[in-house]
Amino acid sequence: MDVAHSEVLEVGIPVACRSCQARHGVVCGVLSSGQLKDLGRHSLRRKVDAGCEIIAQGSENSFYSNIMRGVVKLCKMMPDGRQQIVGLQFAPDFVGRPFVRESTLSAEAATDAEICVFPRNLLDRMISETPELQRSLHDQALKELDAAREWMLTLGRRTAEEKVASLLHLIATHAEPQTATSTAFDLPLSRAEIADFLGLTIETVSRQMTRLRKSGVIRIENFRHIIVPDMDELERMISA
Amino acid sequence: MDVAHSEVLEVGIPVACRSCQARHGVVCGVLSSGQLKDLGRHSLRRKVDAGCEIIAQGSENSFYSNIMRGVVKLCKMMPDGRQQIVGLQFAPDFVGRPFVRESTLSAEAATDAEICVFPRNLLDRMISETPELQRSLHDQALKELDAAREWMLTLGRRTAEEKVASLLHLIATHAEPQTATSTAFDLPLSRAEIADFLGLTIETVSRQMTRLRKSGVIRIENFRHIIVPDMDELERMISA
DNA sequence: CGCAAACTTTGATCTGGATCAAATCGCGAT
DNA sequence: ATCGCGATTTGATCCAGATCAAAGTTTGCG
Repeated sequence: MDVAHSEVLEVGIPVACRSCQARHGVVCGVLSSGQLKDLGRHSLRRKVDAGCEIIAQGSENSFYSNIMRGVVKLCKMMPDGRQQIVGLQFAPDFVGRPFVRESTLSAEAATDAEICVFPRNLLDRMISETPELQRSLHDQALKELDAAREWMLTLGRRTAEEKVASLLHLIATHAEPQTATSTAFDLPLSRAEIADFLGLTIETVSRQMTRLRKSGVIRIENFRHIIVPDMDELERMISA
Repeated sequence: MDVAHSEVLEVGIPVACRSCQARHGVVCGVLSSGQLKDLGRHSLRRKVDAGCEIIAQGSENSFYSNIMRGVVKLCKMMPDGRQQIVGLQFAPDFVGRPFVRESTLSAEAATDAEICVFPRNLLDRMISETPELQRSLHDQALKELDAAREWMLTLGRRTAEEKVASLLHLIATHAEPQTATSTAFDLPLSRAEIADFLGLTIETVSRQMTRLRKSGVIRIENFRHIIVPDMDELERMISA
């Protein structure tokens, strides 16, 4: 667990990286073993509790992270306190905004999480030296852009019920344990956070959840645990 | 106007490119003169009328374009006809989705426009050969991502009046003719399109526009022409 | 010129989701 | 156990924005 001094194995991969969730992710998956060693030497694993802020909106962007475990939410806050979640990131996503000094959003652990933090300067240098890395990050940015635009459709044009169904579908799609026809997962978000993601209030979220439960589309255990007996049924509710 | 055969000038720049709006844009601004010549040889200027579809949602992504003049809207459509505009692009932006075969959105000229179309294969090859181009497109993607997330906040958390003010601010910010304290511009969008961008109905858009007019924040001439006497006033309405 | 079609505004009414207000649940601390 | 507190659900009411309906306004065309 405590592998601060990174030792080089036969293949030249730091031990801390060997079993890492993000080892084959957007960043580390395309680095040479030398670069990985270099990055490993300057990076720090960190456990963060749910609710812990990783990047503050308006702060200087001085480091980046990889998510090794858990879910991170990206939030935008208005001066009067209104809040909107603008993205969710799952292991092994990369978190950070290259090429810009100040962050326009905050990143906060939605669940207990583990992240691997490394200095901005180092990665920026590697990006400029490694076309593969540039390409990989470009690719993630485009995927996030697609996701953001998909969510714009949800925010602008779907009803409350469709919004909640869309969120459940998003989570189900990005959480792991799945069987052929039935899916179960733990919600990484509280009702308040779901509301902030969907542009609704907690009460409306709660009502729509019980509506979906009563109509048999989902089962709910202990508030956070969701079972989707028939995924197609859930998809039909989204009508897209 | 008709420069199909691209001749090489002393500096090696195709004549068609010399006075092009997009000459120093995201793509062409970072190409070598040899590459520019190559791209010029395989590209085609095209005039498109307002309303003309440039890319169809679900179609294969077989070419890209640069916007030389005019405004292009990016739309998402649901099977039942509900529609959401998920982005506006202005000259000299690049239009297209690298690295993916099928388009998840449609691109349509919002105003009469001129675009420069070139084959996907050629640019994809140049991207892989030219780190500067990769970087430039990565940068545009990240800017679009920031814009999309900003708009998510608008869609999810702002009131109808704030939404309309946000749109006017966005247009004012991206249209050119400005003086120090007063700004005037033509709306590139109809009321129906504004509604599809803001997740509202035409009637609500119209009412909020007259509200802003009556409160003196804007003046409206001929439906499309907007004058903002005091930009700070408009910004205050957005409360961000 | 005059008329049709498309776009925009304005008015009247309705409703989905917000707001206000209690219960109820689950869980950690005493 | 049971107390207390935050999270969630449920209920009653309200209201911003949708929907339904009608008038303008502009533009192009015979």
